[in-house]
Amino acid sequence: MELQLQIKMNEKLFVRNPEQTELGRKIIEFSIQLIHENGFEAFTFKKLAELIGSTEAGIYRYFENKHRLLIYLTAWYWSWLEFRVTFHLNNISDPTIKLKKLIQLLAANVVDDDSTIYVNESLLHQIVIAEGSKAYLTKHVSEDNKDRLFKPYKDLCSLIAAIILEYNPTYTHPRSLATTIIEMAHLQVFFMHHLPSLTDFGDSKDEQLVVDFLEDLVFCSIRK
Amino acid sequence: MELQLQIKMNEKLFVRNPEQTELGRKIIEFSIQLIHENGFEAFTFKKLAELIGSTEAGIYRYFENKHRLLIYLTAWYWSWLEFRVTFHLNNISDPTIKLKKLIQLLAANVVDDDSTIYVNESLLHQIVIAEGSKAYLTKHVSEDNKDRLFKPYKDLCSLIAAIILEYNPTYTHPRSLATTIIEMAHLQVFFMHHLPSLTDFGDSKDEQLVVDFLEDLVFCSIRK
DNA sequence: TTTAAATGATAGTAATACTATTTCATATAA
DNA sequence: TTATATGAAATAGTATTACTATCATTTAAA
Repeated sequence: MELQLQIKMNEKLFVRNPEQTELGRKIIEFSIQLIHENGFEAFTFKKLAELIGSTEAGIYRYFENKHRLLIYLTAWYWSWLEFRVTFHLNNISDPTIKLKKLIQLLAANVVDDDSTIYVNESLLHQIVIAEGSKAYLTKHVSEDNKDRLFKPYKDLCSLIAAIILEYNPTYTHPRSLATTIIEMAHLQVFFMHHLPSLTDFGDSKDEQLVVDFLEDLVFCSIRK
Repeated sequence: MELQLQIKMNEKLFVRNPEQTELGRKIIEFSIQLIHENGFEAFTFKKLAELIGSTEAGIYRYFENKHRLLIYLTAWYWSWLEFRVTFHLNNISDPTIKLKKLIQLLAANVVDDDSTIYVNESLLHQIVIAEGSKAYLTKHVSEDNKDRLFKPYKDLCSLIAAIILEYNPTYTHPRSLATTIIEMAHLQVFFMHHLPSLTDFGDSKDEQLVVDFLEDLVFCSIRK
């Protein structure tokens, strides 16, 4: 069975939908590669254009600027993750198991899953860890938010908050705890790799330790 | 009693020590103002130079580039905060009270404290909330880390971890919990103001609610 | 007072971020 | 079949950014 996963993206994220043309798909595929390699700061449309044999102007036809492209990539990631979470939690009724699986999906390393040819989910996951928060840490968050560019992130947050309330309907901060799980699942992994003394995971580089930490944090907080 | 607080900064953070000259202090004072106003992305040495009546080249004599200046500002902030924490927790023996005061100091709004003339701590606090993580979310974290540029952040993390262990010597993740407190004290405030649906604080814009959330999170996690 | 350090003024470069115009290919309609 | 839209791509440009180099002048320490 071969399925092609298509994620419907907010129209405001792009000038022209990159999924509908060969060039657009190349932009997605190789921007992920380039940003992963050199970081978002060093990433330019010119370098990308050279890599895919197009021109700077060609890429501007798809994305207003590189920041919008970053928002697009992170939005895609959160949508994909929400789908993955929904899929994995399907038919599970015990909220304890749900939360454990969820934390696992958030913090554990992603393997490129071939359900989308031009998106390398593993690289994208690493990009979201290292660059993701730059998507909203700007002077124009509020306008971007009005355009609903962060909806996928919010949807995931709502999903997690709902499971938390399923576990304990009296818990008072389900959304803030949800963002804490999401952000820390990423940040603790980043710290573990680059600033290990800010964590308790030493140089082990084992994502499972982050999972343990988060499970402890979450279940202590929400137990009745 | 009028005291002047002097924070000893890592020599690698600057080319020439900005605290020792009039121009240097102006760079600090007005870079805080400019970054706060327009955000770090829109901030340039040229604009800063114009504002303080100097030249671009003049500023490069103090800081290698604007990213180094950002690291300097955040490092200064963490050092200042560690001092403040140490000061406020002095003579308190009960780790519960210590942790509560600590969370208050981290998440509550800062009032400019006049102990340093050319640093507006209130603005700097807001800069660290919105731009702080850009200091380490780079491709060159590891090299910067080797130069010990993030030591002030780590020191604060150690201090908090120590108090956590004081409260419960058997708690297994004191450092990760410490960074979680620090990061969430900032991020939840940012979300509350700009992406409120990611939190449980609605549009109240009341930092005290973040304090409540963090207290709950921390004490649940570390209770024996 | 001498001497050194700090600053200011000027100029220049390479790269970046973005725009405008033209060219080219293709699809459709007369 | 030919004329005419339409859209993609190439070319060429501009303003700004992020620096570096040089040199004259001011300021301050020895």
